[in-house]
Order: sequence, then C-alpha cells, then structure tokens
Amino acid sequence: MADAWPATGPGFSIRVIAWQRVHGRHDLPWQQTFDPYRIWLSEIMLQQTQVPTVIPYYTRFLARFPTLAALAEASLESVLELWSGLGYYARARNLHRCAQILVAERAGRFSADPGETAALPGIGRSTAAAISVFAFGRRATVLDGNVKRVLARCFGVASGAARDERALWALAETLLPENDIEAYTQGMMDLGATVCRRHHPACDVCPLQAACIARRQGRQAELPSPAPRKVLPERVSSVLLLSDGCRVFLERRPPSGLWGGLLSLPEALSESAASFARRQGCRLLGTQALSPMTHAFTHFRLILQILRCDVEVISLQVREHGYEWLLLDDLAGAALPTPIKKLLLSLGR
DNA sequence: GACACGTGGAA
DNA sequence: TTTCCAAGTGT
Repeated sequence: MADAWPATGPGFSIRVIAWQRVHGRHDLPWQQTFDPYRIWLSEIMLQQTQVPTVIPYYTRFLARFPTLAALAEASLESVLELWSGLGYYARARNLHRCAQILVAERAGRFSADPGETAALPGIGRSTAAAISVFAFGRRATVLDGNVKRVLARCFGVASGAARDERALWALAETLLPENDIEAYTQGMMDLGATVCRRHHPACDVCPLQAACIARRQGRQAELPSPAPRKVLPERVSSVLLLSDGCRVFLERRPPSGLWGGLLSLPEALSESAASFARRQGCRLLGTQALSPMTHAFTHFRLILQILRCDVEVISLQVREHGYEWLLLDDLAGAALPTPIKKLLLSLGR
C-alpha cells in the first residue's frame, strides 16, 4: 500500500493530533478548564459511562460542590443524592473519601505525578494519567475503552486477556508523542468515540486508515475481541413497602456492595416479611411481585410486602439500625437506586 | 485473575 | 424483547 506509513513511528501521533485539531471534540463541559478538581470529577463520572449521560450530572454536581473543599466538607449522603441514577456508587463513595484525604493530607491539591494520584481511592492507572495530561499537561499514558479499540484495530492485536492488556499498555506508551500530549490524548479518545466506534466504524474518514490492520483485513467487527458472555445471576429479594400515605419507610444499605450507602426498601433476607412485620407490630396486607427491577447485569426481582403500620412504633424501634422515613414529596432528590426511585414515584401517581 | 459493580441507549 | 456495551477500579 503506497500510503502505508509506519504506524509505530511518529506518523501515528502526528495524524491523531492533526485530526483532533479539526475534527475532535472541543466543547465538552470539562474541556473548558485546567482545574484538577473538575478534570478529576469528569474522569470519575465518565468511567464506564457515556458522555451524554454524564453531562447533566456533572453540571449539577459542580453547582452543588464547586470546589474540592466543598466536596470534602459535604456529607456522604448529599454526595450520593447527586450521584443517584448514575450508577456504580462506589465511585461516589471513593470520590468523597478522596476529597477528604486530599484536604487533610495534601493541602487540597492533586499531584501532577500519575503514580501518586493512582494511589488515591477510585483513581486507577488510566484515570490518574488523564488527570496528569488534562490538568497538568504531563506526558502520561491513558488507556481507556476508546484508546484500546483504536489500538486493537490499528495494530490488529487482541484484547481482553491480561497478556493482551499488558501489550496494549506497552504499545500505547510507545506511541506517545513528545509534545501536544493533551491534543493527542483527547484525539485518541475522540477517534474511538466518534470514528472508530464499536459498531459501524467510519473508516473512510479515519486518519489512521492507511495503516489500520483491522481495516485491511476486514476484521473491524472482531476487534477488540468481544467479552465472553457471562451467566447473569438472578437475585430474589423480599422487601417491605411501608407507607402511611405521605411517607415511605427506607433502610440505609451497607456501605459497600450493591447500591452501597443508598437508601432502599428494607430487605427481609433471613426472615420472612411476615415475621419481620409481626416483630415490628405491623400487619401484612398483601404482596406484589415485580420483575425484573433492573436489567442486564442482574435480574433483580422484588417481592413487595405491602404493609400498614403504626408509624410511631416503627420509627422509634428501628431508627438506630439505619432506617428512616422519607417524605414522598422528597423522593426525586433522595439517594435512591433508580429502580426503587421509579417504583416509588409510580406509586405516587 | 476473575468477579462485582448501575444505568441508559443502540442494534 | 434481548443482548451488548460505554472515558475502569477495587477486592
């Protein structure tokens, strides 16, 4: 091929940077700043989450917590409220803890060194590199899903296994330019997001097309290698729906695990809902089955036990165990998992 | 090294 | 309707 420039040479980054200047994204909310706090927040929200989903959460979050200090001073509850609906709530818990660590031990400053930053909770190798690049202009290697897809296709390498991942990191480091690291890094991500898409890649407008092995071999659909299908577990959980008409009885979930730290309907795991109700002085009125409550990664079936209860007795007996009443009017802004929030909102109608 | 961890959108 | 997957990290 006449135009097949050596893809391992500087021609790679030169093409990516030139493409980024003309065709890349330049107007995303977190691209208007060098504030490490804002860069960091965006990178955490963008983990396994698409740009259009993140934008409204990012805007609301910054309006409420404009600075690292403001976030560190906030309650975990208020952070989870703003994260409610975004998923992967360990990100919010780590975000909050990270802010407190930085304020308490690092004078509220991020390090420019990705090695130091990656030691903080919720910040791994790729996120640390992104902060170094976009906030400090440091030369560091980002390898997220977008970059992986571009590299896997251009160089015809597999992905998924640990060996493949190491090879991709090594390859990514080799390709790093000496200058214009921000444009290069953003260019690789934008290329992966807008041109080298998982489905229907726009190879005809790709600056790397002449060197791309996957394109030459017609293997775009095979690279990166699809993840092996896994069997989805089905969870069956018996929960209580207690309401006096204007309030609902909720439980604070354990600090880790599914929906960790969020409010949810109380679970009756080792005991039946009926015995729980009896112990609490409630009367079981009826049951309702809903399935599935969530989709994809878990089938989560809730069996609702609709109870009428003596409000004051319940409140006094179990408050110390992390239960609380929530006004139905306050549902929208509460730190609730999406399926629970949808369920309770539908009840109000 | 495998698995858990949420949700919304696309095909 | 079902399946896949997206700016990954922690255990």
